[in-house]
Amino acid sequence: MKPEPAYQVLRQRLRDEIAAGAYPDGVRLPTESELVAEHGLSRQTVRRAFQDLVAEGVVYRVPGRGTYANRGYLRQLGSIEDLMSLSEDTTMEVLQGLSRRVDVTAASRLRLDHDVVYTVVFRRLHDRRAGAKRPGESDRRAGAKRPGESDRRAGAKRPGESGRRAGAQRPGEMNGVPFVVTTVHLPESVARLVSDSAELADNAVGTNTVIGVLEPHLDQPIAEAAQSITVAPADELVAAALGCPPEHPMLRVDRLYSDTTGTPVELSVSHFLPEQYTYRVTLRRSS
Amino acid sequence: MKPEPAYQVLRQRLRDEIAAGAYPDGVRLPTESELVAEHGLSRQTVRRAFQDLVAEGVVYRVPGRGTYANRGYLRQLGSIEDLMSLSEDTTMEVLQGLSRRVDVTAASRLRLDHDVVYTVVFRRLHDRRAGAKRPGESDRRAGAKRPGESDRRAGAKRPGESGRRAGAQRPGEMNGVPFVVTTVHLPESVARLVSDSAELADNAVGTNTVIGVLEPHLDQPIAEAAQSITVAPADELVAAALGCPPEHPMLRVDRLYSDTTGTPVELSVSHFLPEQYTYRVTLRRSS
DNA sequence: CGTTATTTGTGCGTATGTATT
DNA sequence: AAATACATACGCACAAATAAC
Repeated sequence: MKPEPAYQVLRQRLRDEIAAGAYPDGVRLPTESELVAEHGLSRQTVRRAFQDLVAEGVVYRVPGRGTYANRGYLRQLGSIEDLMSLSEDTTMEVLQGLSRRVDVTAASRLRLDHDVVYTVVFRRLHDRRAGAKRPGESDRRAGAKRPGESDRRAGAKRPGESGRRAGAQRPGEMNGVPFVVTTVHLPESVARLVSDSAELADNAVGTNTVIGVLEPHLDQPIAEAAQSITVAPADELVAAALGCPPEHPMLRVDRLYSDTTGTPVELSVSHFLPEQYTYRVTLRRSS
Repeated sequence: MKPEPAYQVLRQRLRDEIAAGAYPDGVRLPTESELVAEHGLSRQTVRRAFQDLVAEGVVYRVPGRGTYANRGYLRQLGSIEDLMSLSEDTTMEVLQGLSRRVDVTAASRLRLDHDVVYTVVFRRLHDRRAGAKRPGESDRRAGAKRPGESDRRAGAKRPGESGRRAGAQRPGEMNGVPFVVTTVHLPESVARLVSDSAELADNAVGTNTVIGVLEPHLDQPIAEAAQSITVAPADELVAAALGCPPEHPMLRVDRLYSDTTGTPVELSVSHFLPEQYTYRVTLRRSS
C-alpha cells in the first residue's frame, strides 16, 4: 500500500508524545542513540525526524545537552480552528455542486497521479443577524473606490433557486452581502466520503465549511493548512457571483489542507472582495 | 571563526541565482548529481540544501523530473522571527528618514491620545550578494515538509527553443529588485530611542529591519504582531519606488507590533508587488 | 506497449568535529 | 580530562516517479 517513511512515523510518534505531555519543562527527549536502539533505525533517519520537528517549531536542540520540547507551542493565533469558525457568522451558497472534473493544475497540487478531481464552487455571505459578531471593520481611507454596485448580486447566474432548503433563511430578504467565491478541489477518495452530503449539492445553502463537513468522515484529522495569499483579477464567474466588475483586483487565498500523515486532502482557491474582507493573523513570539 | 556549513553556502548560492532570475518558469535547476560534480560535495549535502529550500518555499521538486523554482518570491512568515529574518537576504533603502508628522489615522491605530507620530519610509530589495552570514545564532528551519508547494505547472518548455532568452530582467537594476515599500509609524516615546540611529536616516542603506533596530532599546521585548492583509492600489510614491504604474493593485500588509504589556510600539504599512511576492503562512492545529 | 535512463525519495553505515556536562 | 550528545559530511544501495525511446 503506502509505506509511510520511517522518519515520518517517528516524527508523528514524538509529536504525539509531546502533545500528551510526556516531556514537560526541563525534561530531555530521548537521544538519537536511544531512539536508534529502540526502533532499530539508523541515526540519519532519527536525525531527519528531529530536523523536521525543529523546522516545525515543536522542539529545540542544544549540542551536548539534548533535545527539549518547546513549551507553549501555540505561537500561531491564526489557527485552523479560526478557519472553521468562519461558518459561525457567514452563510454558504453552493453555486456548482460537487462534480467530477479534469483539472491538471488542481490535481497536481493535490499530488495526484492523474488529472481527475472533484470540485464544488460556492460563495459566502456575511450574515445579517442581529447580535452576530462584527464581520470585520473595513479600512476606510481616501482613494479606495468601491466596485460597481449597479447590478448587485448577479441573480441571473442562479435562476429559480429560492424555495426549498427551508433552513434558517428568510426568503424575500437580502440575506447578506457576498464577499468571497471559493472553488474547492477534492481527490476522488475524499470526495466519495461526502458525495451524498446535501451540504455540497447544487444550490444548497447552509452555515458550514467544507472542511467541517469533511472532517468527520476522514481517517486522519486535518493537521495543517498551507496558505498563500496574493492578488488576482476577478474572472467572469467571480464577478458575476459577487457583483463586481470583471478584472477587479481580488485578494486570492489558496489553502492546501493536509492530514496528520501529510497527505493533501483539500485544495481551496478563494477570491475575496478586498472592500469587504481583510485577512487577519496574529503572530507571536515562539520563545 | 566558524566556517559556514557547506549546505548553507550552497543553499544561499541557489537562492541568489533564483532571485537573479536564472531559472524562469519551466527551467529545471541543476540536478543533485550535477551539483555534486560541480562543487565536489556529497549527494547528502546537496540534498540537505534542497530540503531547506523546499521548506522555505523557494523551490519544489518532482521525482523523476527535477527541481524547479517557485514563481515570485515566496516566503514563510509564520512567526515574528520570520518577519525579522527578512533582513537576512534583503536590502533596505530609506526613502524618507525618520521625521515628525501629524497623522490622525496612524496615531489612533497606535492608540495615542494625540496626532503626532514619527514616520520613516523605505523600500526593500531582493539581495544579490553571495553573502556570508554572521555566526550569530544557530539557524532554525531545517528539514523538509510535505504539505506546501503552492504551484506546480506542467509547463513543458523545451530547452533549446528560444521564445524568451534568459535575462528578461529589468536593465539597470544591478543591485536588486525592489518588491515592497513600507511606511513605519512610531509613537514619540519610541522614536526618541532611535532618533540618532543612522540606519533610519535619509538615504540610508542596510540589511536590517526597523523592529531589529528598535528592539534593543525597548524596555519590553516585542511579543506580538497583529497583521491585516488586503488589496490596495499603488499611490504615486509606491509606484515611483517600485517602478509599477500608479493604481496598480498591490498586496497591502499592515502590522501592529506590541510589547509584552500590550502597548503598541510600531505600526507598519507595506505595499508589496504581487507579481514578485506571495504571502505564505502555514496554519496548524493547536492541540 | 514495454524498456531504459534520469532524477528524486528513502534508508543505512561511517567518520570527524564541536559544545556541554 | 572524559563522557555525552548534537552537527556536519562523506559514502553506498535501492525504490519510485517520470520521460524518452
